[in-house]
Amino acid sequence: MTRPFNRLINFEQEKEMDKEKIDKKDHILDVAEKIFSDYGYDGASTRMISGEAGVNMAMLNYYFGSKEGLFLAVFERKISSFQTLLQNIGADITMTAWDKLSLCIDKYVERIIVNNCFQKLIHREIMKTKRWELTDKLTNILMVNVREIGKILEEGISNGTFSKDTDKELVIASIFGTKNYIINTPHISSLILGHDVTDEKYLDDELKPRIKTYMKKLLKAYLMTDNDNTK
Amino acid sequence: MTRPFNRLINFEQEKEMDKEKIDKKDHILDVAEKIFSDYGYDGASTRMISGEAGVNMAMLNYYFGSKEGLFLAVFERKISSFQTLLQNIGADITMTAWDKLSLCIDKYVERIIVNNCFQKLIHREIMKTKRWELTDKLTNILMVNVREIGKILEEGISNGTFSKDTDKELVIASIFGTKNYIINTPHISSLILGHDVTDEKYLDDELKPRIKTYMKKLLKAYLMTDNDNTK
DNA sequence: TGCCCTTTGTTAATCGATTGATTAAGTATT
DNA sequence: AATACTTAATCAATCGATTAACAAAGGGCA
Repeated sequence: MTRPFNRLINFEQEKEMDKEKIDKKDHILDVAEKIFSDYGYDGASTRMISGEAGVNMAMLNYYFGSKEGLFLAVFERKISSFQTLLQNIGADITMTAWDKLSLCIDKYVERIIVNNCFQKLIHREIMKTKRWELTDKLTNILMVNVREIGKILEEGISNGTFSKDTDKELVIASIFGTKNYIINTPHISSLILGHDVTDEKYLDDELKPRIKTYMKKLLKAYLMTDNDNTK
Repeated sequence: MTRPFNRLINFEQEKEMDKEKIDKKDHILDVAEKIFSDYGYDGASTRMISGEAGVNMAMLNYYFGSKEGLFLAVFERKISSFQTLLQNIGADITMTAWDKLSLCIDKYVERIIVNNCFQKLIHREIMKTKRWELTDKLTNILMVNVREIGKILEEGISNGTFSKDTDKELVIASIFGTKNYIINTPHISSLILGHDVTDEKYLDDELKPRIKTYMKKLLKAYLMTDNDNTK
């Protein structure tokens, strides 16, 4: 009955805890994030998670209240650091719109591939047409980044850096869509690219810089070309 | 014990059946496709499907053997018409590579948005990292289209129509990724576009032509621009 | 036609397994 | 002693699947 939900926001108590316990909770969240992204929310069972984490099943309810609470906790841990990433770039008045966009792509490719299974986790659940309370929460998380890119595009269009007839919304779809396609459907993209995209060495050494270069070329060609001619 | 699996390939028997029975099976598949794409394979229950279809739960096992059999049957129905769509375009020797690509995009945008929930169904299940027997089947379905686009790109690159330093594989990721992003995450894309992307009238009248125009502009700018300069 | 019988279609009831969640009893720490 | 943590056992609910009983529809034969 007395469950320590408050410990998430009770700093004094948190300081008094030994590191082992903190790491244990974090370990559960790590495992949960992995399992959820591999099997989906419905496909993953609490027994699966507790078994993989090496803890008793009741611990999940003790710590997080419920399966849904655990699912939420996985997100809560990430959201904070997620929100401010691109905002600082957008607010920088010393950079041109193109430089901002270029930097956003760099940061985004870096970050998104690090948080690989977290991204899959989000998109898998947000694909559901039937809403539950979490859908809006996930939507809002992703929309922060969307709006940040949108503002940069607007800035570039209004000051003439980018083409006047840019389809801003669909450019956003291409930026996030291209990345999602590579990361979220590894079976497909591995076949396309001829390498295992889940291989970290290949990701860091080859694929990440390749995506960065490609995305910049693609966007530069589209945004900075006068293409109001035919078709 | 005697279940009519053979009836799927027994044409003489099929002809003898009255339309009501055929429509009933088809109706179950329609409902299953919808429910599976809304809730995912694990999130959808056989009771949900049978209830929505207005049939007894045992009918699903009678017709399709199991839940997985029903899931497979949903695909079997679509695969046949799926494979030959783009192949005819690629084989046409009277068209330039760009015209082929342009036509593929038109056809693809048309088709993919018609088979809306079927596409979501595929991608939701193919996102799972853990394989089951169906994963390879789904992968092969999608790779047919991927390879067809790939061949067209190769043709254009080799004959100089497209830029020599085109990143062919990532162009494919952009084509399919952009489309998937809009269709598979309707909550997000509806917010981005300011309209409900599940509204068929908006889709037909505005979004589909808009996507076609955008994709062609984007690809034309990238593929047909000498961009081997800086960065 | 009328009767028997196999096949096909359909239903309600129920199966064992697994789900998320809870309990009661315990240990450990302060 | 009080609080925080951990366990095994068990809960009701739901899962996919199966069963047995029955209805309907011919097919073969007289």
